[in-house]
Amino acid sequence: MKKASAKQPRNRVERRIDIRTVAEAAKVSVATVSRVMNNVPNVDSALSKRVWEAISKLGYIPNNQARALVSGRSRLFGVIISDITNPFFPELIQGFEEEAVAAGYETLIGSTNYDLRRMEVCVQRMLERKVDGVAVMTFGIEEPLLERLASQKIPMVFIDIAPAKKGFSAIHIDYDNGIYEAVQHLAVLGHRRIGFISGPKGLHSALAREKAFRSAIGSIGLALPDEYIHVGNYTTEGGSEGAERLLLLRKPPTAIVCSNDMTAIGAMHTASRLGLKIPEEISLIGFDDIGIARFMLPPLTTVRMSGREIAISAVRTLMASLKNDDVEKATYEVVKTRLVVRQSTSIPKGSLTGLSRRKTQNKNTEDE
Amino acid sequence: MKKASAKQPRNRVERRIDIRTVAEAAKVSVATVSRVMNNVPNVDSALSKRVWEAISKLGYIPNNQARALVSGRSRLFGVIISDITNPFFPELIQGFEEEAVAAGYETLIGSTNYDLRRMEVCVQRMLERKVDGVAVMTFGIEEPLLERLASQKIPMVFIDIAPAKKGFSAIHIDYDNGIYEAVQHLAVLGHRRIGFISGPKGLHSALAREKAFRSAIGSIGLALPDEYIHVGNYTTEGGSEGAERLLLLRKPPTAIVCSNDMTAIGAMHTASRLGLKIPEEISLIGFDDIGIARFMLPPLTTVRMSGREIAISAVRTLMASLKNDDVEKATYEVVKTRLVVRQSTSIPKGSLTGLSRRKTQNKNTEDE
DNA sequence: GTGAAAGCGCTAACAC
DNA sequence: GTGTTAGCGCTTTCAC
Repeated sequence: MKKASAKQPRNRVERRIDIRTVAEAAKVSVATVSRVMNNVPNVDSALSKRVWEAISKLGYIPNNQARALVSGRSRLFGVIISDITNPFFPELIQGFEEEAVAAGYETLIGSTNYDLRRMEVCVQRMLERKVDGVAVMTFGIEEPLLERLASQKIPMVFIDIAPAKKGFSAIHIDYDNGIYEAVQHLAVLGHRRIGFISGPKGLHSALAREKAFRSAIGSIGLALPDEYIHVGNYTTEGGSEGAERLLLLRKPPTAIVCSNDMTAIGAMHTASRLGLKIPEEISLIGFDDIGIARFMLPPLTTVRMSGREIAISAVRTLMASLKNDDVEKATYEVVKTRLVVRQSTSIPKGSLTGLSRRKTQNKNTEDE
Repeated sequence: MKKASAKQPRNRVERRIDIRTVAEAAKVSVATVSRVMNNVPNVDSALSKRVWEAISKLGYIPNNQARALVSGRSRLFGVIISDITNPFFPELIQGFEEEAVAAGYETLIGSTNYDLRRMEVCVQRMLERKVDGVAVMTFGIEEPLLERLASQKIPMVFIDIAPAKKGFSAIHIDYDNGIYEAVQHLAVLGHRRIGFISGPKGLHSALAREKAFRSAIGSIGLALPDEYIHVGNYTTEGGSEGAERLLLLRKPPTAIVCSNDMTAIGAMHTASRLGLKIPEEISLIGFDDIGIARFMLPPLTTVRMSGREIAISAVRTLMASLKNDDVEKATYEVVKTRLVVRQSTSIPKGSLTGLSRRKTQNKNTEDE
C-alpha cells in the first residue's frame, strides 16, 4: 500500500538536508552537487555558484560515512601511541593532527599503555573504521600482529621497527648520536660512574636506547657494572624507583642517563628527596626534550628527539603511499637526536662529597 | 557492456570479504550474520556458532562506515579540548577514551589551541563525521556557535557554560572551594600579599577562577592591588612572564596563585631564575594537579580538579542523553576542587621562624 | 558539461 | 527463527 512512487520527493515539512535537498534548491542534479563539493573540474561556474549558495543557505553538512562508503576512502588516519599521559606523545599527536588536517584527514587515536597486547584492539578498531593509513608510534610491535597487518593492504608507518619488512614504511630514530653525545658530555665533565634507567623490557626503543648507551660507554672506555643499569618503564614512577636503587648503591653513580624525560623527572624527584643536590651531587640526563624539560628546576639536560618531526614525517609517508600505486614501495626516514645541555648536569662533586645521610661515606670517587 | 547480472555473485578469485562472503561461508543469510554480530537475541546457537567461525576464519572486519550509514549511529564521540600540550587534557582524554571504549564508542579529538574561532572548524569536522555526541571541554565557547550547535540535534556536554541553556548538559566546576582553600592556606601561613596569574582573557574558566580568587581574597580580608593580577594564558610561557612581572614589582607578592599548573611551572622557573628560593622566598600554588605536579622541585602545592572525573562524567552524560528520548532533558553535574598541599608553599620570608636553608616544613604535606 | 542510475556494505522491516 | 529486500547518502560510470 505504497502511497507515492519512490521517485517522487516526499513532501514532509521537516526533512534531513541531504545532497538531494541541495540539488533541488540549486536546481541541479545530485551529481552536480557532488562534483561541486569535490572540486571536480569542468563544472559550469554559474551552477557551481548556485550550488554553493544552496549549501550555505541550507547549512548542509555532507555525510562522511556515506562518502567513505562509496569512495572507499575514509579520510581518516589512525595513530597508535603508547601513553597519552607522557607529554612526548601529545606533542607528537599535535604535529600529526595539524599535518593530517592540512591534508584533509582526520585523526583517530589509540593508546596502548605500553601494553603490546592492547595494540591488537587498537588496530582492530582502526581497521573497522576503515582508516586510510595507520602510524604505529609505539616504538615497538609484536611480530604476529605485524603479519596480520601486512594482510590488510593499508599504508602503515612504524617507528623503530626492523626495516626490510615487506612494504612497510619506517621511521628510524638515530639514537646513537644523541646518546653518545650525552655520555660524552658527562665523561668530559669528569663523570666515570654513569648509571642508566631503561625503558620497559621488550620494547624496541628501550632496547635500542640501552644499546646506544652501552656502546657509548664502551667506546669512551668507561666501566659499566650491571648494577648501574636499572630497568624502568618510561614513567615518573619508574624513574623515581630506578634512581632510588641506583643512588643507594654502595658506590652510586655520579650521573644517570634516563631513557626518557618522564623517567628523568622521576629521578630528579627522588634524588632531591634523598637530599642530593642536582647537578652538584648527581647529574641527570633525560631523553625526548618534552616541553616542560626546560622548565624543570634545574632545567633538564636531555637528548632531543622531536615528536613533531616524527609526526610530520609519518603523515607525509602515509600520504605518499596513498598516492603511490606500488604497494611494496616503502620509504625509510631517519630522525636524528642530539644533546641539549641545560642545567641538570655538571662536574661531579669531588671526594669532599657527603651524602646528607650516612648512606655512602665511602665515596672516594675519582678516576680509578 | 555488462558481463554478469548484478544479482549473480561475481566469481573473482580475490574478493573483499564482506558480510555476504561470511554469509555464504556460514551458509546463512546476511541478515543472520548481521544479527549474530549485533548480538540480537533469538538466533539459533548452531547458526551463531557457524557464523562466528566463518568470521574468524575469513578474518572478516565489518565496515563501520556502512553500519553507521544505515543505522544512523556512528558510535563516535567527539571531544574538543583547548590544548593537547597541556597535560591536563591528555589526562582528561585518557579518561574519556577509556570510558567511551568501554561503552563501545570511539573518540575523535579536536584541539582549539585556546582559540575559540578554531572551535568552529572542530565542530564542523565532528558534525561531518556524524558523531553521536560531543563533549566541549574547552572551558568556554562563543554564543553564536552555541546557537548553531543547538540546531544540530545531537547530545552535547559542556564544561563551564552558563547553565539554563536549552537542553545542553553541563558539567559545572566548583572553583570556589579549592581556590578558597588555596588562599586561606596562604593566609594562614602568614601571607598578606598574594598575586594571581590568570588564564587567557575571555575564557570562561579564566574568569571564573579569577573571580573565585578575588572573592576569596575579599572574604579573608586581604588587599588586592590591581598590579597583583596578571593576565596569563595557561601556558608555561605565560606563567614565566607573569611571574617576572609580579616579582619585579616594587612591593612584590610573597605568594602567587596560578590559574593552572602549567602557569605555576613557568612561574617556578622564573622565580628560580630571578634567584628566589621556592617556597622560602616565594610561595606558589597551581591549579589542576596534573601528574607531574608532585614531581616538581619542590613538589607543587595545587588545587586539584580531576580531569578523569570530568571525562567520565562527560561520557556518562552523553550516553544518558543518547538513551533519553527527551532531547530537552539536560543534566547538570558538579565537579569539586580541593587544595593539595605540597612543598611550594611555606611561611613567607620575614616571618620570624628562621628557616635558613631549604627545609621541609611538612605539616599536612602529602609526601610519601 | 550535466543528469540518471547503479551500487558501496550494512541494518531493519517485513515476509515466511 | 531465518531469509529477502529496500534503502542509508553519497560518488561515479555512463549516456546524452
